[in-house]
Amino acid sequence: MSFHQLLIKWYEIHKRDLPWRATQDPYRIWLSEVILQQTRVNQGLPYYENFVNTYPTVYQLAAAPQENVLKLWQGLGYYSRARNLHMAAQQVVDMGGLFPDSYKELLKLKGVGDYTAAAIASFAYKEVVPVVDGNVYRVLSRIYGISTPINESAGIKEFKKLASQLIDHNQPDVYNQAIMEFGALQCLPRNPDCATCPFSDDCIALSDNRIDELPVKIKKAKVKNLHHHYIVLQTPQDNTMLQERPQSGIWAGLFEFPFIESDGALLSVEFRDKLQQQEWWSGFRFRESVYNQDPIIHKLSHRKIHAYFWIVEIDQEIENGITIQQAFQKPLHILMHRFMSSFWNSYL
DNA sequence: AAGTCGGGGAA
DNA sequence: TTCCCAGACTT
Repeated sequence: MSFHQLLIKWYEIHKRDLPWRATQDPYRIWLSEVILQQTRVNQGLPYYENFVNTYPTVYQLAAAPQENVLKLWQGLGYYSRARNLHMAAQQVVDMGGLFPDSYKELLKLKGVGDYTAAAIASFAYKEVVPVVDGNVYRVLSRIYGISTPINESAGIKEFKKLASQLIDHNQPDVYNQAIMEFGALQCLPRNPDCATCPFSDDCIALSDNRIDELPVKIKKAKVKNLHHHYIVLQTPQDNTMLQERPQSGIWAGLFEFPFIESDGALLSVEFRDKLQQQEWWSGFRFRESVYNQDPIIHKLSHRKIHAYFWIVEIDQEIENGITIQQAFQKPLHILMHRFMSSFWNSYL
């Protein structure tokens, strides 16, 4: 049997019942693919349901305020995906609401790169174009014993070429689903189930005992330490203050308390001094107390954030104050959401 | 070609 | 702890 025949045979037996596999609607397929970028199926599933229910068509998504879209995306990470999703919806509406129907045209949508364009083109239109995601790199590198690094241009080209040779021209959609499902369920990153694998007779990594070495990935990222001293403002009427993060960079467009950045922990006197230097600070009388003496560590791919929350009580109301209930309505990153939940659930 | 962008699950 | 997930964008 050929590669794709073995693969699809395995798939028909083991495939999961996933909602985006039950539709041909390019809008829903696109939604699922963007949500699933760098995200596990189980984590993305509830978000997919929420988006489909809240925005059944691309028109409703396009018309929504960005803040609402970010709120729905809250907790999923990589928030530029949400903002690009929103922009792409508006692109589609500008094109008359008709989804691009080819790999080449799909690539023009914001947030749609090589993988996602191939996925939509094959799933919705049966275009013969292979998906190459993390699963595909792993499966092919092992079965074919390829040790070219998958995160350098040479490797990306090599795997894409191989994938385009292996794809089933009669059912590219099923083939693409199958190879990813195979990577997700059988050919796992660690402890793959080689004993029951249909490719165990052909797999070069298995015969060479190199399962644990493939695929090869060059690691580069260095983690940078940041120290955030969040200012939890409290007015006499229990209002507080949030600010929106810039539209680029980490947590773009999300809301959080204003904060002071430093090189490490701060003494109260140092915090008070820096607080009064904030441009928005207008000579309030206040008293402060640090909520957590030891920093709360929040780790991201390239950042390690040491967070301190300082409760700052002032004796007057502020112009841009919001209630605690309103604060919870804003799109928040997980660090904020966790603090607010624990702090205000015990405080209220 | 390298850096940036989250959060969670699994071992 | 470490790795990696249905990657894309910016510089």
